[in-house]
Amino acid sequence: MVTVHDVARVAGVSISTVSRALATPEKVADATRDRVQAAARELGYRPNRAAAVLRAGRSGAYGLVVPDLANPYFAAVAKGAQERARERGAGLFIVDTDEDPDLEAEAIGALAPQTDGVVLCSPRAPARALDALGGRPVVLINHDVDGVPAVEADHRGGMRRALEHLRALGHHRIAYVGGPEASWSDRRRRAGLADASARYDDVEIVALGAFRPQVEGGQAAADLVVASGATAVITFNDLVAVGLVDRLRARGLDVPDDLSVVGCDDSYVASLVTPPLTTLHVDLRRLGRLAVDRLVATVPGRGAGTGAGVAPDVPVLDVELVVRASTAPPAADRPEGAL
Amino acid sequence: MVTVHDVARVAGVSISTVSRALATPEKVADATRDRVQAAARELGYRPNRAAAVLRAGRSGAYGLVVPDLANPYFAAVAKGAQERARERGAGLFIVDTDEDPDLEAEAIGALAPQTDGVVLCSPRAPARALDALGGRPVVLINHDVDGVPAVEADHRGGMRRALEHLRALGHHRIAYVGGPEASWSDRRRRAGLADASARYDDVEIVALGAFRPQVEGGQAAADLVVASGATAVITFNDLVAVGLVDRLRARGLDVPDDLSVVGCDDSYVASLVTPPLTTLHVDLRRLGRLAVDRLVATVPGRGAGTGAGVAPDVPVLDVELVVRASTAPPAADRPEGAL
DNA sequence: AAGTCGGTTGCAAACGTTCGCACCCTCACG
DNA sequence: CGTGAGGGTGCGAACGTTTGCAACCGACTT
Repeated sequence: MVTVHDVARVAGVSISTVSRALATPEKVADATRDRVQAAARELGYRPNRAAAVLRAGRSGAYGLVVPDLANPYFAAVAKGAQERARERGAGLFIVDTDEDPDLEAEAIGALAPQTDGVVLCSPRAPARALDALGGRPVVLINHDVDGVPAVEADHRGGMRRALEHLRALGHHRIAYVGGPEASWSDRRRRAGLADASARYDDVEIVALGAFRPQVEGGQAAADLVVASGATAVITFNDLVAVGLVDRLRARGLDVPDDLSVVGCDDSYVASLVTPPLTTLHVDLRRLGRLAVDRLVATVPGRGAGTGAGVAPDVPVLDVELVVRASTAPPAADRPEGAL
Repeated sequence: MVTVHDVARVAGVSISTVSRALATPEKVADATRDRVQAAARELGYRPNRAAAVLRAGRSGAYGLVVPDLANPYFAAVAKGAQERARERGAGLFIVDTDEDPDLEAEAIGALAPQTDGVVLCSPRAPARALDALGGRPVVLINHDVDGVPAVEADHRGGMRRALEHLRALGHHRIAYVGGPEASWSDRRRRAGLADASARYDDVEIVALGAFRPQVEGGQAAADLVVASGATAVITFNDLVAVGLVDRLRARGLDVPDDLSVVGCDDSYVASLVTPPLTTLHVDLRRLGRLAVDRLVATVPGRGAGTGAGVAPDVPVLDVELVVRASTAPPAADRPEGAL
C-alpha cells in the first residue's frame, strides 16, 4: 500500500506538504504542488479514507434513507442523490428500510455516526428518525419539521394544475385517492386540492382515505371511487392509479371514457401502462441532487459554507401536468360515440 | 463522543478487554463480558468505524456496482443485497454507473480500497472492472470469468421452458429479441435457446440482434419481428417486451392474438402492463442476497471462513415460467373468432 | 539596517480502535 | 508442595492521515 510517506519521499517534501498539496492545493506553492501531484499520480497513491476520517472527523460520505428502493419514485431520487454525491467526490450509503419504522430508526442510528449527514426521504416515523440522528446534519425530502432543512415538490401547485385540467375537460365532481396517513405528501396534496377547489364553486372534491401507496391500494380504492359518483379521480401516486385502472376495467368500466384518472409523480410506469397516464411530473432525480447539495451546504466541513448556519428557505420543485391518454371529457359531455 | 475508554472506566476494565468483549465475546470471561456490554449499552457506546477500519484493515462495508438503479431489475437486486448486508451488520455502498463503462471503472477504483469487497452486477466492461479492483474480493452477478466467484440465474433452463411453453401452444417459428452485445446474459440466452430448439425439429428460432435493454429497444425490434414471420417472440427483458407490445399495437396488431410475447426477469412491470406479460421469473432479491453471502465467504475477514480459499462452484438460481396473458395459440390454430 | 509580515514548509501530536505480547492467577497433576 | 498449562486480562504499539504550531525565508516598510 502506498502512503503519504512514499509520495513525500518521491516528491522530496514532508508528509504534511503532501497532505496539503492534495487536500488544499491553494495553501502550497505552485511548484511544490505540481511535484507532489505528479509523484502521487506516478505511484498511484490513494489516500486511506479511514485514516482521514479518523483524524479529521468527517467522512466525505453521506447517507440516504428511503422506504423502498424498488419503488420507482425512490429509485429515481436515489439515482439523483447518488449521482450528485459522486460528482462531489463523496460516497453515499443508501439504506432501504422496507417501509418499516423500526428499521428506519435503527438504520439512521447506524448511519449517523459514520457519515457527515443524512438525507431522509419520506420518513415513516419522522420524530424517531430525527431523534436517532443525534443532532447530526440532515435534509428531509417530502417532509417538514420546524427548523430542519428540506427539499420538496410543489404539491399544492400540482394539485391545482390537475384540478384545473379536469375542470377544463368538464369534470365537476373529482375524487382523490389518498396515500398513507403518515404521509406528509398526502397531507399536502389534500390541502392543495382543498385550496384549489375553493376557488371554483363548480368543482367538488371527494377525498377518500388512506390507501397503500402501491398497486393494491388502487385496486382497493376503485369501487369507492365509482360509488362516489365522481367522473374523475386523482391518485396519491402512479402505482395507485395503475391499480385503480386495473380494477375499473375488471368491472367493465373504461378509462378515460367512464372515468378520467390522474396519477402523481410521473414515474416511468405512467407511460408504460394502458392507457398511458396523465400525471403530475416531478423531476425526482433533481430532487435527490438538490437534497445532497443542501446537505453538503449544511455540513460544517471545510467547504466554503459558513458552517453551522443553515439557509432557512426550502427549495420547492415545480410540478407539471403531463397529459396523456387517461383523461378526457366526462361521458355526459360527449355526443354519443364521439372520441 | 463516548469511546472505549469511557466504557472501560465504567466497567472497571482495560480498553483491550472492552474491545474484545464486544468484538470477540468468546475470548472473554462471561462475567466481564456482561459487565462490559452493560456499560456499553448504558453509555450508548458506538464504536468508531473509521478507527476500527484503520487499525484492523477491514471495513465491514461492501460495494455494489449496478448499471442503472432506475431499472427495476437492478433495483430488486440492490434491495436484496442491501437487505442481506444489513442483516450481517455490514454497510453497502451502492453505485450507479449510468451504463457508462468509464464511470464503472472509476467507481470501482474508488470503491475497492475502502471496502472489503465488491459485487459487480452485469458489468459493462468486465475486463477493465476487474482490473480496477486491484485484486480485491469480488463477486459477479450475470457474468462469468475463469476463476472469479459468481452468482447467476439459469438462463438456459429458462429459455428451454419458454420455448416449450410456446411450442406446446403450437408455435413453430419463434423470434428472440436480444439485448446489448456486451451482455453475458444475452449470450447465455441465445445459447440456451439454440440448445433447446435443437431438441425439437419442429421449432425454428429467429435471433434478432442487439437492441437496447429498454422500452425503446422493443419498439425498434417490433417491425423486424413482424417481418420475420414468427408467431411468437421472446425478449431480452420485460421492458423490451413492453416496447414491443406498444409498437405492435400501434401497427394494429394484437398481443397475444397476432403474436405471443414472452418477457424475461418478471420485474414488476410485467404484471402492470396490458396484457400482463408471460415472463421468466427470477428471484432477483435472492440473487442480490446470495451475491453478498458469497462475497462475505470470499473475504478473508475474521469470519469462520478459511480465508483465501474460494468455493469454485457457482450458485445458479432457478428460472421459472410465469404464464400471464401475453401468450396464446397462434392465430392459424384457432377457429375463427375463438379466444 | 533592523523590524515585520505573509507565505511556505516541517515537526509532532493527535484521532479511537485492534491485537501481539507478556503477565498473572488458578487449577491440575506429578 | 512444586511445576506446568492455559484461560483471562492489561500494556502499548501500531494503522495513515490531518492540522496546530513554530520555524524559516524573502521582501517590504520605516
